[in-house]
Order: sequence, then structure tokens, then C-alpha cells
Amino acid sequence: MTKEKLPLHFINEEHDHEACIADAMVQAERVCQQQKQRFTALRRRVFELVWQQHRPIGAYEVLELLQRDGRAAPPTVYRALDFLLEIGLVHRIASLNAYVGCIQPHQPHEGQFFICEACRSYAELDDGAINAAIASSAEEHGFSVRQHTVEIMGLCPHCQKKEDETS
Amino acid sequence: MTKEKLPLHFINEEHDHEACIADAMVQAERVCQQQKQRFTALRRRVFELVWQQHRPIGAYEVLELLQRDGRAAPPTVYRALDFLLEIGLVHRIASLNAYVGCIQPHQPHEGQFFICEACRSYAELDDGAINAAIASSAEEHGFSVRQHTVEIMGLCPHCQKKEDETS
DNA sequence: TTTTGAAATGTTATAATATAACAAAACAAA
DNA sequence: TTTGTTTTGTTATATTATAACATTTCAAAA
Repeated sequence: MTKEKLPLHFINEEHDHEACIADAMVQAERVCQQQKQRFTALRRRVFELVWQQHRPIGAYEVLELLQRDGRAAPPTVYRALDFLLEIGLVHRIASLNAYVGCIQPHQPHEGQFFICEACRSYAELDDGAINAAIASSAEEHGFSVRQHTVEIMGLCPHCQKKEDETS
Repeated sequence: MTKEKLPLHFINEEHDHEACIADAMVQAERVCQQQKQRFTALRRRVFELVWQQHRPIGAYEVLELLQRDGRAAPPTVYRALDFLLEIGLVHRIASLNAYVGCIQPHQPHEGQFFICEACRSYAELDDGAINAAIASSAEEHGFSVRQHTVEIMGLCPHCQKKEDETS
């Protein structure tokens, strides 16, 4: 489990990714049990593959990885991803046609994504101020919100530093 | 030109769409001149088709409409759309793989989109509070923003009313 | 006015992403 | 152990987007 309070996780040197994955698997297991959903071998494997990357990964990339275990076709991957999306274990990044593991699957949420264009690492948060600003703007215009997509592209702190050094 | 102060334009009964389109064409012309870009017949036509819908429209939908004028292939449409995106005359809605006309092409911006899932009409705004919340959250996490995607799905005021009546 | 080079468009093929439809298998509950 | 439901396999195909190269158009130079 990460020590940070914030649900933010740009990957960096200190990050213990083995532990991070293991933790995520346990949490996922729990979420499925709670929701009385089957965490089958396939679903577990797809979730693990997505989580391992720790960056947005395309469905066909997942497929390639999955095919190392044996034959598999697109619907297999999409169905597993759809399941994981449904119960909130992964999120889809619309602007990249890609998927990321969800960092706080225990409580349903939508969240916002900060994605580094250099190293492709990302951070997921559920920022009260952003949520409030959207809700307030929606209310002002009489719009009733069902779902929101907030994807912010740029450079993570680590890659900014690298960029400064080269220039 | 719409009389509303806000760059919001869910379409409704009062909306004079003929005038709206005509106005948009004039503005687009001006923007191209200013940026010394050619507003060719094709680009003009594609812009007009997108604007006419007044809702997010897919590239292949544009293609179909375009083909009524004569033969055309996907790259033709994508190139025109890419041009229009580049100079800010249209926006792409990533979560729908679709395109919308930009309501304030004279000043570059990114904006946020409220999209009605019932009637598919949309509103574009550039809400200071949302922008500020994103900027502040980014700063807090040391993230440097290059571009943001904010797409909010739900029901426009008009369709909420309709829904209330039927239930 | 003609030439010329760049920009735009046409055309064919194909890549990348995603789903439909139906068959087989796995599984949970009766 | 049966039965019905859920999950997965499999084949085909839909949808969205781009690569590569040929042709045309156009504006500005000569």
C-alpha cells in the first residue's frame, strides 16, 4: 500500500510496484466478493496485466500479453475489460483508447486523470474542488450530470525535471 | 449571433439555426484570414456540415453527407477535420469519437463540454472555476498541464423536463 | 503570363479499435 | 446430477483512423 495520503501515483524510484500489484489484487478480490461477482482466472489475469503496466494500456496490448499464455481473441479482452470497468476496478481513458487500473476500487467514483506525455505514467484523483466546480457549473446551466470525463495531459514532476536538464 | 452571454448553446425552440450557421461561417472565414489559412471549398463544406448538426457528429457521418455532393473517401474528411481542429474551428469529443463546431473560434481555448445523452445537443463553455480547479490541482501535484479533456454527459434542461413528464 | 513549388485533394490500401452472433464450456444452485 | 445461467471461445465484421503515393490546385515568383 502506498504511503501517500492522496490517491495520486505517478510511478517513481521509490515505488514498490510488486507490493502495489499484490495489494491491488487483494483489493480487487474483496470488491468482487462484496459485489457478488466472479473474479475468474481470465478477469484476474487481465486486471493484473493492466495493473502491472501502471500506465494506460490499449486493449490490443492487453491481448498481446494475454496471448503469451495461450490463444485469445479480441472479445475475450474486451469482455474482461468491460467487466472490470463495470465494477470499477479499471477506468477507461477516452482520449487514449486505453485502460488503467483503479487505485481506489472500494468506493465507486469517476475521478480525474493526470497523464504524463513523456513517461506515460498517470495519477488518478478524485479532487473535491474539480468535482465541485463541475457540479456548480452544471447546476448553473440546469444540466443534470450522469458521468464525467476529465483527462489532463502534460508532464509529471519527474519528466519536467528531465526536460529542464536537457534544455 | 446568439443573445446569451455564456458560450452555452443547447439547441432549443428559440434557436435560429440558420442565422447561427451563417454567423459561424462568417466567423470561420475571418479566423482563417487572420491565421493566413486557406478556407477551401472542401474545408468550408465540412465545417458547414459539422455546424449544421449542432451535435457531435462522427467522421463517417460527415463523410456520408459529403458523398451526397460527389465521391469522397475517409482521408478527405479526416484531413479537413484535422485542419479545422488545428485552427480551433471545431473540437473533438474524445469520449464519442465525434466532432463539434466551436462556438468561439476567435480566441483559442480548450473548454468543457456538456453533452445531452437524450437529444445529443451540447454546450461548450470555458468555465473559469473549472479551469482554476484543474490548474490548482495540477500545481499542487507538480504536474504541468498541456491540454485537458473535460466531457460531461447527462441531460440538458429540456430533456430533463421531458423525462419528468413521462415518469 | 507562364513557370514553379508548395499546399491541398484524390485514391487505394490497410491499421487500430471495438462489437455482433452464435457455439461451447464452466459453474452455482436446485 | 440436472438445469439454467454465466462465462468464455470463435469467427466474422463493424467502426474509426491513417499511410503512402498520385494528381490537382493555387499563389507567388519570374
